Amino acid sequence: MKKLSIIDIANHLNVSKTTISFILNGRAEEKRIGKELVERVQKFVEEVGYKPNSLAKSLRTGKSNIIGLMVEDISNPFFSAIARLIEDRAYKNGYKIIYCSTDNDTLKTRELINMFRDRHVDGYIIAPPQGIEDDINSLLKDGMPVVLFDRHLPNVNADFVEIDNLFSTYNATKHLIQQGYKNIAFITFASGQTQMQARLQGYHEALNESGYKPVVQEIIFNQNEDLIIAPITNFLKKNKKLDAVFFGTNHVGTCGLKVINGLGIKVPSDLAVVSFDDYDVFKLFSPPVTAIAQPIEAIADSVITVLLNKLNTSSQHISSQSIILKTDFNIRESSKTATS
Amino acid sequence: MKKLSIIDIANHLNVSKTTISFILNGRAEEKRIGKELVERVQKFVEEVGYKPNSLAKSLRTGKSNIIGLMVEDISNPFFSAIARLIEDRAYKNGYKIIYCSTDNDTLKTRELINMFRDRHVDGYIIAPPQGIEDDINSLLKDGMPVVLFDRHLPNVNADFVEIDNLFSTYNATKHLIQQGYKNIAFITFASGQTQMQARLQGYHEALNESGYKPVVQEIIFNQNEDLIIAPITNFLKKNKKLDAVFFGTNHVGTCGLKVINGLGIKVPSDLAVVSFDDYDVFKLFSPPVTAIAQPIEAIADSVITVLLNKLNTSSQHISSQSIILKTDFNIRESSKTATS
DNA sequence: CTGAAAGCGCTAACAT
DNA sequence: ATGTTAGCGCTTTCAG
Repeated sequence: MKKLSIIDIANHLNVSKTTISFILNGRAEEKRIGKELVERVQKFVEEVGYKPNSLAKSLRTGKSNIIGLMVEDISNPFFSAIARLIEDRAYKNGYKIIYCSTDNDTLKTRELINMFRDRHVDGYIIAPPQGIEDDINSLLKDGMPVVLFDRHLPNVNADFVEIDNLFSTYNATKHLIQQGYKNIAFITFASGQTQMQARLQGYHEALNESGYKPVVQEIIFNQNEDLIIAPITNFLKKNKKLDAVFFGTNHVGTCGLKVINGLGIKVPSDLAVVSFDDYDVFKLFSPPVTAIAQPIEAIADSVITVLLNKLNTSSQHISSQSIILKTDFNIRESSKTATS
Repeated sequence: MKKLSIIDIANHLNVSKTTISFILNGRAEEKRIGKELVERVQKFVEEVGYKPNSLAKSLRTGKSNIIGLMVEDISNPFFSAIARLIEDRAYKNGYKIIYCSTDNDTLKTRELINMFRDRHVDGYIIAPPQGIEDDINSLLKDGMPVVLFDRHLPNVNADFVEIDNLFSTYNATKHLIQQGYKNIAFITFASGQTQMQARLQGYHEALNESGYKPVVQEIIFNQNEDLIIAPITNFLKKNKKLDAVFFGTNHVGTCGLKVINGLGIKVPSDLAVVSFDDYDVFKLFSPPVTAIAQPIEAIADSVITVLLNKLNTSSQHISSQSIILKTDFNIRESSKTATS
């Protein structure tokens, strides 16, 4: 049973392949093709399980029905959860997903974008690393639908969906202050990305209002967890007068908890804890960790809606939209008042 | 700057496109094409950034350089971790990954396989649901490279890589028994998949040896966590005389811990805990949870190695290989002796 | 209403 | 050593 092509079925039915093509693409009415012929063709196609070769179709039409998804790291629960939701929606709309992890590496990302481009993906969903501005702009210039998420690029006029990072950390820091904590550290990955900068700024603003001194520890990102745990350990050992710590991402937060356990620090009596992102680890830690929960579903939904929208309307609306979503602040035991 | 094709560059250089094609595909030597010409072409190609249209190439050659990856759920840390590692290796070898989550849904998986097939993926990596045997066999019959992982299909003669599930649970159950626990429950997803059956069997065998009575609770899988938590809660409430519980997967384990926290059960004094899979949640729980760690890297490595091997050698070795990997058993506080 | 034919960009026999 | 040419399977003018 070799794969049969449109011409095989055309021959079988003594019709031209053009007609078959029209029928299969739902243009029978438009082309005024006889009802009975249409039915006969559809029945036969069904019967032999003929599927058009999508490669040939793509080559001809220039459309691939593939969406390129570039996340920072698919094994990070934030990104894998989003990927999952995007995947569902995309498949439901007839799109497949090709994905890759950028590791926030500009060169790698550039190569990957070229690969995607080469593969004629119809649209791009990207959590962009810095330095990739020109490549994105070039995509945009060529009319490719692009949606950025989790962060944006200051000099790129692409649609993006983000959360309100600044307010989220501002608010959470305020909470710590209200609980009576005065020496609040912020531990995060060293990054100039918009979302990380905004988080840092929210922390600073809240502290400024109260006149407390900020203590920031930036960690160099590394796949190897030991290289994240080590600097956090050093930091906590050296700053004994801290009474609270704010972790800037789920990854830092998880590593931070390991350090806290390793050092035998009591939470919240020795040290209060708050973390960005909210996953099982934080909920199940003892005591449960106060965390900022990103609205995963809403993010994924917005991203795919915006993209599908651009995909379906070839309208070249110059205006680009940015969607900013709210987070939930889940207060738990780890940040209970210091003075009780 | 419109995309230029091989013919554009052929014209520009006053050479035939065949020659260009040969040069670009590294067959210059073989075809005895002049060194200087080769260099001239390469320089020009580099200069204008020409990239062959891989769609056309695929249509012509029948190869897409895409690997289809089907996991159960990309947002499950086990699968996302594996996906990440496979992705890296694949990209390094010039392959891209198209992925999807099957949800263990046979119909969905069937559609997905057809999609992949339609897209002419070069190879398949699949964590197969039950009922998909015929589809896989059909793939195999058509000479498609297929590697199964995490589980296998009894009536399918495909390569697969798995872990030693039976021994892993046998061993862990033995450990509980040695620690003095006598009423050990096994909570797992209801599933006839080979890996789940093997895990269950390992548990039973260990119990049999000691003459203890097995208590098994099977949960219907559901994306909605509440529907997993509820039956576990009921089960634990109704079986007060249990002194240990064994969770059959990371997902069940995580939900189980939530139940344990919710019910205020003390671990291990009220109830000892062991779980399959080993992630941060288990390490950071108080007390840390004894867990069976799957060798993620080794699994991913084996899978991709086997697949790349099949991809590169068109040899139709009938013999299929099955790789069984060992797990690590990480004993922690949650299963400390009952009689101390 | 239907069919012939021209490509989409590339590869690889088959000339030359 | 290099060029000619025939497709891969499909869509889509343009003629009947």
